[in-house]
Amino acid sequence: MPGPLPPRPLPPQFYRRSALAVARDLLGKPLCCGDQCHRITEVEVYEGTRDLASHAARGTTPRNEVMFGPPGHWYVYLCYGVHWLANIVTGPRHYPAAVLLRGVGPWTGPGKLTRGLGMGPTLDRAPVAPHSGCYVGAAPVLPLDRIRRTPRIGIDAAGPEWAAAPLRLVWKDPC
DNA sequence: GCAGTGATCATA
DNA sequence: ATGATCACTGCC
Repeated sequence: MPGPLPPRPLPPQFYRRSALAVARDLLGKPLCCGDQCHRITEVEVYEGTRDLASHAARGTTPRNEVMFGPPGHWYVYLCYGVHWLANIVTGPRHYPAAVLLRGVGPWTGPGKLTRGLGMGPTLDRAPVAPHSGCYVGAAPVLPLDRIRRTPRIGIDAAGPEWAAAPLRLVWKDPC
């Protein structure tokens, strides 16, 4: 007896938009890693070189170079020497922007979800596509009134303006 | 409330 | 080569 069909992957052009638009539309969609699929419940926006909380704020480095590349690729880095954090690059090539995954399915917290789904450094720079092992599947866009916006977490050092910007998006009532 | 943890990057 | 800096988590 065959299981349910895996979700159809989002097309690459889905990610070629502002990080805010991509973030909004990622909420509620299934993240599929291996044979597991869970809904995305919480994300954060990192937009351009002006955003002082973004790794891209001081130009390219070996680590963040993928943010300046084409959209629809994974940016996975080690945080505090312990946790792998997973982002999806957005916007046009040469414009550094990304969406950080903060909650997926039963996992609340960017380090917990990568551990739970087995996402690690081998995913860094890979396309967000089934052959990479982790991709996002198609699903209806959530109504705007199901999305709460708050300041981002853990970026107090980035300056008051960017620390206060409501760039964290949470699905209010995942079912 | 805060220590642990280690890659990364700027400075030299 | 060295030291400050973290897009966090779990235990105090």
